[in-house]
Amino acid sequence: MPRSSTTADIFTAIAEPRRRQIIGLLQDGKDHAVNDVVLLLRMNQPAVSKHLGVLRKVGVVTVSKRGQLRLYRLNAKELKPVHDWVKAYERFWVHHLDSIKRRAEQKIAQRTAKASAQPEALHPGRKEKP
Amino acid sequence: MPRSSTTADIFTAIAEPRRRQIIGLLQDGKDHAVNDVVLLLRMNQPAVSKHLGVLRKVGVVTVSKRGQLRLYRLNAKELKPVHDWVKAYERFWVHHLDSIKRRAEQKIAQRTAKASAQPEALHPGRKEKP
DNA sequence: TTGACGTATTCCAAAATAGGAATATAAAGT
DNA sequence: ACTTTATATTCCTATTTTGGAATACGTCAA
Repeated sequence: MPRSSTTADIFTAIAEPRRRQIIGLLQDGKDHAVNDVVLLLRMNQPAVSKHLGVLRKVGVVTVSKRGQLRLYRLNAKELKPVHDWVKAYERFWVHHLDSIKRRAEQKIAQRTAKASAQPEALHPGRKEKP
Repeated sequence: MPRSSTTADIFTAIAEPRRRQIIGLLQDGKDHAVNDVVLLLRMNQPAVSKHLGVLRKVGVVTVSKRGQLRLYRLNAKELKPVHDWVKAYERFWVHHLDSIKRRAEQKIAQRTAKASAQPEALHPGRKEKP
């Protein structure tokens, strides 16, 4: 089998760098005609139309007609599944400053309070089932 | 041309549902032998090896050898670019309660202050070169 | 050594992609 | 009616992708 039908999935839709570029262009939340994208991203028009078609199919952009123009607008909430998915891994690189600060303050407080007490938080062993 | 060489890009790597499944399996941060994945996800072994190969190429998993086993471990910080990218759109669905309340209060304040201002945002015409 | 086990790789086929060029559609201007 | 402008679609092709089957590789155990 080939790659699972990509046009129906937001993850595959944003896998294309140029589509991410287009999405980035629509960040302002305003309407943009196809030609705006063509000029700003220096892509040729059919390519832009096709990419916008993919983005429209997955719902991450919407279209409205004004005369001969097709005005595309970002529907960013369709990106939420991606955000939700990747958020589950945030903890692997985000070191919560609060916690660090809190622990630092704790240490300082301990040190100043009884300036000779044994530091009991210096062996950060895994406290699995305490 | 087909999709630009995908195997070198984290966005394309996670475009595959099964690869996201595998990543999800490695969320615990522990080592997992290939066969673990095979059994837990009910995929056949070559498929798992291939997907793990892709994930390894983009660096989102690392391998270590123990005997005949290949132990794979998540290297989640490689997902940070995805998080950073999609985070820019968070504001479209996260309604910070503070801000909403603040703006609502502002509006109410304005309305009560001069209760007859004309709404100037109701004709969203293209303001090209105003 | 032989065999069992765990994993990677190769070969194949089916499906899908993105780009380019050309063309079609459609609305607006003259 | 004709032309220009804006956009979508079609046709074509090179390339990629995934799954499946078979096979190769590497390691451990008799």
